[in-house]
Amino acid sequence: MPLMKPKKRTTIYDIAEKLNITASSVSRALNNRNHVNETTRQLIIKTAAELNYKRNILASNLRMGKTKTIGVVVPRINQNFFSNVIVGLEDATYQKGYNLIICQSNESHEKEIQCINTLINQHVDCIVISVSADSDNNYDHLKNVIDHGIQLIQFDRIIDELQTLKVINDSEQASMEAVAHLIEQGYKRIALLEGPQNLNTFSQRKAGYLKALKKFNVPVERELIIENAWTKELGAEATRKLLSLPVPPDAIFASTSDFSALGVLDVATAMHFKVPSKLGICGFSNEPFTELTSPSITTIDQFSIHMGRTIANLYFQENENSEIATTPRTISIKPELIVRASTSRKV
Amino acid sequence: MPLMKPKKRTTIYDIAEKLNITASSVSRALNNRNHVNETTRQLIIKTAAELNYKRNILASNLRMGKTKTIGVVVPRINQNFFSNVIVGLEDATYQKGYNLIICQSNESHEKEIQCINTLINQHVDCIVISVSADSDNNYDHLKNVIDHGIQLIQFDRIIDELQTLKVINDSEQASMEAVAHLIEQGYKRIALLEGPQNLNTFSQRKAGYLKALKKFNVPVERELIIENAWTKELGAEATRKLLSLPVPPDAIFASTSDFSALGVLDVATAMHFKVPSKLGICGFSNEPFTELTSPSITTIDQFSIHMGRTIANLYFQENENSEIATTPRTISIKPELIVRASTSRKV
DNA sequence: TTTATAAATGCAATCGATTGCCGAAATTTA
DNA sequence: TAAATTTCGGCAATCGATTGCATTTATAAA
Repeated sequence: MPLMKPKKRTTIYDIAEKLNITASSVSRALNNRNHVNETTRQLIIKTAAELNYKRNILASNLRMGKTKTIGVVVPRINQNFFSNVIVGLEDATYQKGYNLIICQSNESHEKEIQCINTLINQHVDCIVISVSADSDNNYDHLKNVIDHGIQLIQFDRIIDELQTLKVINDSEQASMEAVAHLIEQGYKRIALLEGPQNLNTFSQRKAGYLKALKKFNVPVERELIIENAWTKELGAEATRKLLSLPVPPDAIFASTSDFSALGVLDVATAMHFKVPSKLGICGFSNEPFTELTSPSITTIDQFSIHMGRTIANLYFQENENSEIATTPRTISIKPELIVRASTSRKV
Repeated sequence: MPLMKPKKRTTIYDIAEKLNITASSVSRALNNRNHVNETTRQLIIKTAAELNYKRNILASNLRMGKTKTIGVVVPRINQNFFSNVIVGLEDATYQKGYNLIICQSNESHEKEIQCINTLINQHVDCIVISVSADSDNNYDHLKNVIDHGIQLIQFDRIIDELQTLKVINDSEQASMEAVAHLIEQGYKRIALLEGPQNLNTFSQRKAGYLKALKKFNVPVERELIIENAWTKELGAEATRKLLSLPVPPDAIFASTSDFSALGVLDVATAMHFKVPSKLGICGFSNEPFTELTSPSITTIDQFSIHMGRTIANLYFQENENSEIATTPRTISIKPELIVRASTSRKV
């Protein structure tokens, strides 16, 4: 195979030379600026097409200080919720000619800071982030984004006190509905698997749980609330503990994730707690597998793709004037309870 | 909230001015070029740190014509296999200071071309692609990548005749093992759900199927091979047809995906074909849900994260000298058969 | 001490696109 | 016909970093 020498790309100077004019005019014509005669403009556009001209984005970026690029930082790219948000983002931004740079923090605060710095260095126009669980209560890196004049949009897991654009789920409301549903199905002792309370998403889910209990006058029992039962394994472990109580719960709301709900189901099956008759199970996120287990698992859909699109549109709305938005604004998306077999004991 | 004015970033000129030297020296010092006195270099580095200097990547990119960015084009970002490949890619490239721009073709040839053009315009250093199913047998856009001096790496779904770097699974071997396993389990009439044969991945899987039958002297039966049974729905439809045959198959190899295997399982259950005793089922990809169904589904793991890392490393190896690699080279990763309940009838 | 050599630094062009400012040409108004 | 506007396009600087070439300075050899 012959050694490839990349073909030289056409520049505005090439066009200018061919037409015996200057590069300024070419630039103005191609950018629909005024100060160019309509006839000349048409000629320039035609010639540009003939020479297969493509604007050199690197040069343009340098001059303009903008890159039409959005940086995304998520804990894990391959987690269903996040990859779907990215799908929505990609879909909406691609149409506007924007590109996405994707980073994952792996739930590490350290890596998150590194990602942010990389994106700042890349001069992205906007950073979209869902913060890592491990956060240290230190948000200097996010403030830094704002200080650099880069639009910051938080989603799902957000830092409340930072004044930024935000797109979240109304997790509290969703959780309340889920627990209310359990109560309506006749479950009396409902346990909660909670996540790290420093994350808004998890504290809201707990709040919804408490609110529902209060509404239906169900007493809150300390021993039914299990901290940090986040993964399938931790969910299983928690369930083993719960089902061994003198008076075990008759329902478990795995507010952390569908994965922990899966752990619950495994242990319940192993310990012969029939689901849903003897134990109700509700997860969170509507992972695809939840409709495949037996019984299928009741869960909460977060409209992740839609969330991605919403984030993108929020960016475009707020930055139409090309000034970065400094007035905070929060869009809340209402999740939906998906009732399945694991909580359906009344027919 | 006050209007933010982004702080002006420090440039090499600022450093030069402060030290009464020229920007050239600063640049050389920071890039560890020779021709700089060691004392001066240290001073420059120290001052750069003090002034919180960060190289302007936009300027550097323009000058160097490189961007330390890799473009990725996949059919769907949120498909388990692809999102895991991306995880592996991100992991390996991030460490080297590279960034990833992600695009999805949505299985459309049209969109794929657009994605490629965007990435070429962005002057990415490398494009990593798994082609869309809908391909038109026209690969000008890929040739264009090479013509632009951009390293092209194909993975998983590849165009064989294009001379590029390639990373694939040995699907033929894996399929052969899967079918051999079915035969060993005593299944006699094994049906195949096949995917678009223009994609190497699917044609290889079929080849493996045929090879295994031949090896064990099992006759190939035309009616047991179903074209284009790709999705859960198509898999279900195909199964309905197969199980209604005068002499239905006693095993179905859903070579297209675990999703179609899921469709098979659904229909089998509905039609009271007990799995695995009366019908064996084998999928492809090891989607997380395959171990959650009842019975759990035998499938083939593609080591997707590892594949992502392999792609990245291949790039770094081949481009160490900063020349793009023009000698084709293919790395084949051996997938692994994961035997589960859906095909285990011998104990 | 003088010349040859090497090391350190500066100068200026380059990577392409963009844009403020100015002058020339065309058009309108008086 | 002369003066006042507009319109069109060119000039040159700018965005920062990089680098070949030239120049200066320091060091080694003669």
